[in-house]
Amino acid sequence: MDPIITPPCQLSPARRPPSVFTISLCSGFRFIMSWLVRNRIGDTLLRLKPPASIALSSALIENLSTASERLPESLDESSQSEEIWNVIVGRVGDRVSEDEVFHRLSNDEVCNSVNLSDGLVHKLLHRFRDDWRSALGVLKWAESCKGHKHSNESFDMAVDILGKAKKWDRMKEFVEMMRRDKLVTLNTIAKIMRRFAGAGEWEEAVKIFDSLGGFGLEKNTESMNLLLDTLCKEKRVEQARAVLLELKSHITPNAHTFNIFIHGWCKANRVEEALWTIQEMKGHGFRPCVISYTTIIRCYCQHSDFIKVYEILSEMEANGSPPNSITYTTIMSSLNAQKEFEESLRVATRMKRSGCEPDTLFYNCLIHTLARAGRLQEAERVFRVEMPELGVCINTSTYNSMIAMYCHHDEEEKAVELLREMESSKLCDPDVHTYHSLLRSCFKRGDVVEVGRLLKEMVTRHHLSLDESTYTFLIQRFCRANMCEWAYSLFEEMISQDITPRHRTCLLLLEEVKKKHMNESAERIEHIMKTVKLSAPVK
DNA sequence: CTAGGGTTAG
Repeated sequence: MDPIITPPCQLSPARRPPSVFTISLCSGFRFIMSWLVRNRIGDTLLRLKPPASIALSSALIENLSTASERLPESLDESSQSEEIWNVIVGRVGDRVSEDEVFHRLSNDEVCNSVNLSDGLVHKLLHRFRDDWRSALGVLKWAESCKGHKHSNESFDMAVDILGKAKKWDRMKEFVEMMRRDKLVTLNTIAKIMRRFAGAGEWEEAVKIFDSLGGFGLEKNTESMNLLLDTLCKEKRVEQARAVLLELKSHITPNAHTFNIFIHGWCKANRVEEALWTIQEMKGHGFRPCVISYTTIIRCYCQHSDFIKVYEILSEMEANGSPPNSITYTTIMSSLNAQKEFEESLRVATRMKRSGCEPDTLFYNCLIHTLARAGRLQEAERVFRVEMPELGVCINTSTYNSMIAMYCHHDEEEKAVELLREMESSKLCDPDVHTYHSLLRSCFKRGDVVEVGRLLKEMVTRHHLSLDESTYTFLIQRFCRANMCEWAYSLFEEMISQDITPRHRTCLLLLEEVKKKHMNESAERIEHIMKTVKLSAPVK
């Protein structure tokens, strides 16, 4: 019945088939691919609407990973709660009205036998964060379930989802209902403000602040800072300044206030004003802190003005607001972006000498640096010895850095070994980045079968959904490998999930598809390019 | 309500 959910599979290294592109050219593969294209897997998927996490077509994966084996039962972690999740998400369907969602859920036996926890409601709202109709329908249904009382966070999430969709009237209506029930907190206000400002409606954000009293909330330093921070993060530092001047006589700024402005000026690329704010801060009797200086350092880093960076660093070390792990990590990341790995390592040494306590993000950066500097053994030592000894926890990114390092240096077995270690240690789960590195190295070796196997395990075992960058990457690589049928089916799938492709991706695919005289596909791509607003590459 | 990752090539 449900062709999407297939048991995960794994291949023992001994059974690995010959890794060559020629496999893709077997007539069987050709046949399957043309079938996939004919049947528009994307559209089929849209109708089936599985949870987003398992959206990649099972047919595609199944056929990509022909040489796979079944996993032992113990590794199949499909639990009861997961089944319930699948039922609910399946019942919600696809972008029907709020009331329709409510009715579907209310009339479903399984759904009504569920013991709703706050956690499940949160997960559901998160799942439908881009689909406000379904989100509100789910919320309404949850409310009607006996014994369930919404947490504040659930309400706030709903407000945030409506704001994200720019459904301002619905949002205001919803907030009004919350106001009547005295459910509006500063957290709710934060969501409203950030959504307004994010959509360029910063005047509305200011208005909400003005009306705080009506929600039973106070206009104080805390709520003012929230407004100022919102404006600054949206590059409206001038407006923030105007607001501060107006409020100054009623509300006193604190150290946070000044740091918010330092950040705001830096974001607007106006270091002079940021430095001037440091003086102003002193004038108000606040000592600039690590955060103040680190913000400025980051700004100089972005300008590659390392002379100034080291100047401030020395100043900090001398004048009693010593740099911390964040300060050093900021500098190192910036040097890494410039490929100055050796210099970056000197910063790490300087940090250790200063006695500053390293944290996870620092080590992640250090491992990345060592990897890029080609010092694999040192990276291994940091990962295996130094971090555990100092009790610094290892997270997904730490593993990702190590895995990326092995992949980059063609040590595929070690990379996969670490992936398995992640799975068994249960300390952290792999994410899309983990698979990104692994997939890249498969393409590099020309092992498309392994690509299929990894994709399958990614969606079935770890419930990861392909994001924009993964789709873009896969399409690009399949095109380059002269396998644009696969690229095209992924493209269709991407569209069906409302993920907008980049202009460049469309162009590349179009060119490849034309080369192969896939006229229907070419037309469809051209049509999509005309109708969909294409996103520009991220920087 | 104040500061920090990762992909990108032959």
